Amino acid sequence: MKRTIMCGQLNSKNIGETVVIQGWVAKTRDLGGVIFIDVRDREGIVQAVANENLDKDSFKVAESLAREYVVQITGEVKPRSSETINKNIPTGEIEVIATNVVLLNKAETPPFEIEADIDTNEQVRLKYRYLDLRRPDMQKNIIMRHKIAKIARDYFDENGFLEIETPMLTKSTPEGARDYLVPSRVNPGHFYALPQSPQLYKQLLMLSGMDRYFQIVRCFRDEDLRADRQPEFTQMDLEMSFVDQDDVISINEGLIARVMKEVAGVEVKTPFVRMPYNVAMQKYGSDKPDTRFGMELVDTSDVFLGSGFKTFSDIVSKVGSSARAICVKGGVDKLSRRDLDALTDFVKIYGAKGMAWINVCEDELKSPIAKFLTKQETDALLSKTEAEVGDTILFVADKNKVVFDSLGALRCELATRLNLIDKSLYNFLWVVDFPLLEYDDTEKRYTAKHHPFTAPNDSDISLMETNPGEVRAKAYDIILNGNELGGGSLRIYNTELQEKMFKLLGFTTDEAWARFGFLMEAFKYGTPPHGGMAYGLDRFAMILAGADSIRDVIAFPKVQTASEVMSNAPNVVDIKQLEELHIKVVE
RNA sequence: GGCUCUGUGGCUCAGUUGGUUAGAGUACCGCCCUGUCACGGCGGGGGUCAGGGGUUCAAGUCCCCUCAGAGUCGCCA
Repeated sequence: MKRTIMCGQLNSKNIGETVVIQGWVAKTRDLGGVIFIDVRDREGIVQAVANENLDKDSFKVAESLAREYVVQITGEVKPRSSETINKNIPTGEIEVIATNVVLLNKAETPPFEIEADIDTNEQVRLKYRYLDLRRPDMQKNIIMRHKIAKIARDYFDENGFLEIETPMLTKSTPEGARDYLVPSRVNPGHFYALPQSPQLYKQLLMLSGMDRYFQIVRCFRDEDLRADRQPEFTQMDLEMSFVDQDDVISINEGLIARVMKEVAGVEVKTPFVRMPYNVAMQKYGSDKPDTRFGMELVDTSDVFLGSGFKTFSDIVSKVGSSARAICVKGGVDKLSRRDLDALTDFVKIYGAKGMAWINVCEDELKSPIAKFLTKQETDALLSKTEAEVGDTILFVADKNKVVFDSLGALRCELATRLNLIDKSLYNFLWVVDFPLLEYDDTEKRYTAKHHPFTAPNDSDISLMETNPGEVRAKAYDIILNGNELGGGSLRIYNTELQEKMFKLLGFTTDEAWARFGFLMEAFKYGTPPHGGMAYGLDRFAMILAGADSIRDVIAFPKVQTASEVMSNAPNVVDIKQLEELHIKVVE
């Protein structure tokens, strides 16, 4: 007998039908003469009933059932009497009166309950990930992830994109993240790199005339993990020919609107806000601002400049440094002295030396720094920060990077602590006009903010020679609730400009050609203007699932040491394997 | 590489200023029970207190090291 329907699909429309269900025993309630068996599959749970109607052999089987046994139950779908309807489950109006019960497989008692919302340690869940994935909330996440990918494929297909696979064994390019390397057996001493992204291949596909490309593709970066970073992760990657920034943005807004509607049931308004990078930094201290709450940064440098508060006035007199503030509404009551000390420790994580604060009380300002400031100066601070009685103003003064990093993070930390975030909001926005380059103090050279193939703004090209740090790029990131969902750019499509870019990054012509010669060579053969973008599918799924970690939307994720606790990868391999790969073992 | 947190039956936790035989809930096992859905009743088994070392008359508890996991800074073009 074959399965006729999934457990979770049964409802009152099936009343009177004889059905065959197959699944796992979620729970049994054995009352002696009648046994209730909750049978679970991917779609849900339904109650089967073994009672006097059942033949003796089947009843014996029913009595022997335990959690997670695999069963097949044949029976008639019957309505429950009104007093036994279970409103807690979707199938609660009906039950399957068993006429045959078959045990397909026994099971050990699982190490944790196979149900939603368990608080079992993640380490244990990951060790038995195959059981964790049997839990309804994990199944929901994985199904939702599938839906996002499915919608993307449909959407891209409808809009003329071709899904094209690019190689997994590629050439290592030391710019950017650390590569995962794969030794070549056939070429002793040579290594492939697993792709950090299909960047160069998709650009070459544009040159090939594929016009529009997309791929849902695994990417690899050998860097430390975070709650939202795994060493292997999935990009929804796309590239388009003969487009400008508006074209790329609008096609992606269409995709996002569709995903939000069909997966989250949320109508998002397009077009999304576009915020220049500089504005994002000034107002939010971040290039991925969370705009679900206020507490924007305010520049108070001019007030402190020349003031009696030497610590700050010295700092703000330096170029590239500033004193900025955020105003916490009602902070006087909400933040204790102990909280302020904790927040000071918090900003120190980001390199700040300390944090100054002013409590705006009814008749006076309570603050360790007020005594160094004139009335005129404190009035200016209050008016700039729009502080009112009861508010607390928090200040950090340092190099701009430290000020932005610490206050940007502090703003988010306070929003979480003080519960200021409306969780029902989905605030999408584009951050645009990124700088093309940023200066790396340790390497004493410019590095690409986005990547070396990103095109500079036409009007800024002349600055490349004179003031590289000021050059803006045709790059854009899509931000959702303070998370970088994805990003992209228009690309450089002529060899001379690409060479110029590499030069700025400190490559000699020879070095550039050694690494990226195939690309620059290709560019000579008629490259269309093109650009594209890539999303972190895991992050998108994480946010829509309401999860705190991308591990919750990845079937078999890795832990912080980049290992996999279920299979114990990575592992030590046979010396023979290493020898074949020409890798010498040093004892 | 740095900082912070966590580790006690299968799971989730309690365990006081160091002081009898380390407890609870749940899960598990046995018996009973014909309308339960957190079923119920009676009975039962289960602990290298992450590992190692130290202090002490005495360590789950204090100290040191190691291991494992989480968050985060650096890092992530």
